[in-house]
Amino acid sequence: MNKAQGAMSYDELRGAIAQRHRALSGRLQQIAEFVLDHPTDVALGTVAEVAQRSGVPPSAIVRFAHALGFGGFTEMQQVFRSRLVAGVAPSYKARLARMKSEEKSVLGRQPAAVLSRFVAEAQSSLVALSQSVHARELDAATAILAKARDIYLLGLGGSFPVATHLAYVLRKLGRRVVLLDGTGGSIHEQSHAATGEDALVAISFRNYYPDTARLFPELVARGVPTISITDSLLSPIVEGARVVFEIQDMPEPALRTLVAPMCLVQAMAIGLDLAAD
Amino acid sequence: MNKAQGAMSYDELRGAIAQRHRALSGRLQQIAEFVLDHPTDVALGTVAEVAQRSGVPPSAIVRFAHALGFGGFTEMQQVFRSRLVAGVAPSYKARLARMKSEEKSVLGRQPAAVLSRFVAEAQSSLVALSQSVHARELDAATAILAKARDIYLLGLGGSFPVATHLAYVLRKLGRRVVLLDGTGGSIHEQSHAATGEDALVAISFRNYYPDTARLFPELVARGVPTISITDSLLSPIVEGARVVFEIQDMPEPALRTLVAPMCLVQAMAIGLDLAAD
DNA sequence: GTGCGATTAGAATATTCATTCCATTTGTTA
DNA sequence: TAACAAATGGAATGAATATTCTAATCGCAC
Repeated sequence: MNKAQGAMSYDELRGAIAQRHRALSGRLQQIAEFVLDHPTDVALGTVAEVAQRSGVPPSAIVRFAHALGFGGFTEMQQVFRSRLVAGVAPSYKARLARMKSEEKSVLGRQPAAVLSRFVAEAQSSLVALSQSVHARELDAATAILAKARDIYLLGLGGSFPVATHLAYVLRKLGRRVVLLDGTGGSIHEQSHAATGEDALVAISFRNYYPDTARLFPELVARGVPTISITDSLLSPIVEGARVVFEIQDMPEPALRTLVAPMCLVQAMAIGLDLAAD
Repeated sequence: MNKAQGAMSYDELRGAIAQRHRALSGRLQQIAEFVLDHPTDVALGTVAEVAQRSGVPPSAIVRFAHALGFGGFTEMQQVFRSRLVAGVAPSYKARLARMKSEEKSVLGRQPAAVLSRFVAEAQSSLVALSQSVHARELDAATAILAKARDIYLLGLGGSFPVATHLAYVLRKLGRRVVLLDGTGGSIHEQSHAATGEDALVAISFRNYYPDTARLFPELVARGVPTISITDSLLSPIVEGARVVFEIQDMPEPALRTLVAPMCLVQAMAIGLDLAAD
């Protein structure tokens, strides 16, 4: 048995659970994972409720509390409740303090200030995204993808993360995807099999990656229906595209968070899946 | 008796109490004042406790709940508890409610609605990110990266886009980066040269990619200073890490937008660059 | 002051709850 | 394979809880 856990903060409890996790038995590990993921449920629920939601018998919950050094579930629950209580009142205070420290950060150079700057920027880019994308374009895009045999993804350089993410999601949804990444040589060869039966999603922002600009018109000329995600109507992947999503105000390459295009491709993929039923 | 108060928000309840205050009897007015002043006590206490603290008999508390149209104290307490839940996770409740209401409706299946849903979710994940990441962790992370000769990036499966993005930004800033992608065979070989002079950034979310879970402890054991970005303290890349960024409430793999981790790695990279001057 | 309706307090009750206990299963060592 | 220890699930138990009921009290009109 462990030492008594008299008064413990929620964060301390989290640490203690994480530390002992591997030493716990199977059932108890399962409970540990649940309570870390659903602290609110533990704070407000009864033993029976927590047990049901985590898929274990009630007695296991009590044993878990014992294993952590508590006298019982009720005692452990107090710690989870303290988190809720702390969340209401001092949040204002904490938020204000955080704001102040950020303002004071002389140059805005401290990592924390940098983060909040990117968060703020990402927020506004999301707002811009939802305003600039219209239902008609999304419908057209999902229609193209729905008819495609294979979906080719072209996004190199700074856009590569967006392409890989779209590839991942589409594959999870059971679509056939060819990610043009140039591994092992030419992306020309990777895209050689693309036809009008397939579809292409091209993603490119300034400065437009040369290979993208070169390959895109080839595929378009071969009759592959194309969806483009870019930051300007003058970009090299606009001409010939069936659908163009223009995401404006993309910061310079090293500073862009890719938040907006990530969201957009996600919505395209899920929208495609939901519409397919 | 008053009309039934089915589902009521805390603010609505406050308004209702204030409005009826003068129409209530003496004892009930006393209780009304107490509950408005001590909503947390009502949310977490028992009837007996609330009764004692407000200086009335328990039955009066129940009568008060009845007078407000609730079936009993327990029912009224739910409203006070909702306030606590809302306080700790500002957007969580709204997100769930929204998801549920939209999921069934025909509108929710249209691509445009899907997009706005993801945008909303991304927004809330950004708020959660800026609240959960502390300056101390960011400082420690940038310090590790600043001292590193080579920076190794480990992020496979669904986390791969995050790793590629971080690789891109760091390289733009002139850092030496090794992206462990397993191309052409074993990632073991790719990471073979890593030593204590280098650094590792590991990114992994549920379900944790097996190769990540396997490689991570090896690198840690070899003394490579490590920064982990994950969604639970129980994830396989937590133990042994110098710095852990925990990003909570990550949706299931196919639905996550990766917005929060993308922002975080961006801030790490830029913060590193600014601090290096 | 008297009578009547509304209000109240406290005891009684029925329910819900956390906890404990034990038989069974699971995993391990010999 | 056998024997043992650890862990587990579910029923039993006793405590705690919300609610109801009833007798007493209060406020008020007459």
